[in-house]
Amino acid sequence: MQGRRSAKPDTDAAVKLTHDDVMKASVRVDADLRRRSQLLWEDRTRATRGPKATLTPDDVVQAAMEIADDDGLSAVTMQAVSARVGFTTMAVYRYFPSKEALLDAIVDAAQGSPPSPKVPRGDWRSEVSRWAHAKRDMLCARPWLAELPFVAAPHGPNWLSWLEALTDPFSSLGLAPSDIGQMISVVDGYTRGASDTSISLARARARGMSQREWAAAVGADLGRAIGDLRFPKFAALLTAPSDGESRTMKESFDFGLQLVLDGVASYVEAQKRTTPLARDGSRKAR
Amino acid sequence: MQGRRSAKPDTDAAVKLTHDDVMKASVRVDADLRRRSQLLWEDRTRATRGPKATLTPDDVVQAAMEIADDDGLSAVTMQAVSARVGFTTMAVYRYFPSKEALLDAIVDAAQGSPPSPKVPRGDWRSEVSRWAHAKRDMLCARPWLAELPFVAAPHGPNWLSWLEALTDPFSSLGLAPSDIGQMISVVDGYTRGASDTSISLARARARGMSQREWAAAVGADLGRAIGDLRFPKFAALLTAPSDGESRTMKESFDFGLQLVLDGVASYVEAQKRTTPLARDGSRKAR
DNA sequence: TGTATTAGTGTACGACGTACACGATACGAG
DNA sequence: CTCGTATCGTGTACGTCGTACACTAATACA
Repeated sequence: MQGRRSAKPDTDAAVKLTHDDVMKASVRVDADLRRRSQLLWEDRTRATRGPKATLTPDDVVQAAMEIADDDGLSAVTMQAVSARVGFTTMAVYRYFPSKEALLDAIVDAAQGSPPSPKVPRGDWRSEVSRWAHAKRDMLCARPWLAELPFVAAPHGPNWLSWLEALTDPFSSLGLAPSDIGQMISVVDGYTRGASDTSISLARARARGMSQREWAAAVGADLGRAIGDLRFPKFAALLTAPSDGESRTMKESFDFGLQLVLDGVASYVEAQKRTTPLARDGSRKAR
Repeated sequence: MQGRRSAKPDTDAAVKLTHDDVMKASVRVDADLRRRSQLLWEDRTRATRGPKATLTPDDVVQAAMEIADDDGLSAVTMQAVSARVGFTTMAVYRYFPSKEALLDAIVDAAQGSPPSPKVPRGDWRSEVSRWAHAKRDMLCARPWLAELPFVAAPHGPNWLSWLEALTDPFSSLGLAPSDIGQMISVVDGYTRGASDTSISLARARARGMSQREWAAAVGADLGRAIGDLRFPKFAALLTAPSDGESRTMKESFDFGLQLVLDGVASYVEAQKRTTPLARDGSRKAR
């Protein structure tokens, strides 16, 4: 039935990539990746010699994002981008050496900035909630982002900004560094994964489908479980009488988020108890 | 800096898509989507009239998956697939009306079957853990799956099988149907989201990169935070002295999973306490 | 025995990414 | 001031991709 091929061993040996490894990172990075990454960070200082460029790389990125917002990611072609900025196709290559590099830049730019912390800094839990909701909103606002394997793309400044904003509320709880990394990946993991259905809806919306139509399409697929002997439990779920309780997608996301944060909180509390001199202890959340 | 465009309202009105909506789903589904979905489910009964087909649709899907496994998703072209099965390019169109439809089939096939429950059925928590790890393994074994927006694709039988397998351990805990749906989406959301870095590694691996090289590339990007005033907390994380504690990626995934399940468990317990006779739907969300 | 239907082929076309050569432009060294 | 040189944008061209369409050969039913 399904492929029995390959199944890469996935040895899953200890990948630390924390601390030490990061420091010696500059050694052996693939030249192409390094170049792509550089394009996201380097200063883009104006050239000295030839004619002055009429555009900035940002203008190009901007145009490309507008196209993606309007007509989806597949509409982002080099020809469309160049037409939008008013030049020949090949002109774009003066700003980005390849479409891939342009997409890297788009991915980073599209993420925008994370929410800045509230003026009277809330407790860690409410700050993390704000972060998660903001990230979900960002992903839904640009559903085409999900069509790019953007965890794999080079990480630009905006990407790091989001990480920084999530690190912040965890950094004064007295957790070990590796535990902070854990908390970050739990929250970020849930946030990205649990946003997917909303993103799917947002994408359908962007293609002109109404919310009702989308629900009908998804429902039609899920509904195939009903009456199919292979999916008894799930079918039972679908056919169960609706119990007044029905959440919007946002509420549903938040519900799950609070469960996750319950788990996080109990770990944080346990750590505090284990390491009583928590440097900055303080209020207990929730 | 970044786009201020569009920002689709994301009204987020109550999307139920549970129960009632699913039932009346057959009404208004986009013709194209319906066709694509049908191709995943219909019986593919042999035709009566013309010459007999030398292949089955499954053969084609198989060939395409092998190509993806070997050389990545971008190597899956209609020409490559047809060459692999030994026919002209256009012959593939006798089995799938478009590349998109073929990809739908690939996405479903690639997911394979979920793990069957242990012979002496474990408690819900260990069953759910098994499910999550299996799903992560599946995603890592075929990292190119993540390059397709596969939440958006039509849902085929394998997709439903995974859902069924996750529904099962939750279905005898006395939870309200809508709550079961919640638990499913929490666990599945975390699982998919938290698998992303491992998937990224797996993809790099498939492209011939060593684990060390991948870590170096990622580390090089993250390392830019060090010394950059915009990312103080995150940089502190990176430069913190390594505290013996270092987890493999699998361990790290499991650590987060257990936190999530702690949250889930506490909700389940609370519900049990609220509704001692575990039959009936209950309320009390959040 | 036709006759309608289907499997695979061959050709062709438009869209796409991008290599390459060219002329126009503008700064800096003589 | 002038000329060399690095750069910006253009024009053209090529290879690859998805797929429409017309054709042939094979098959089963009327």
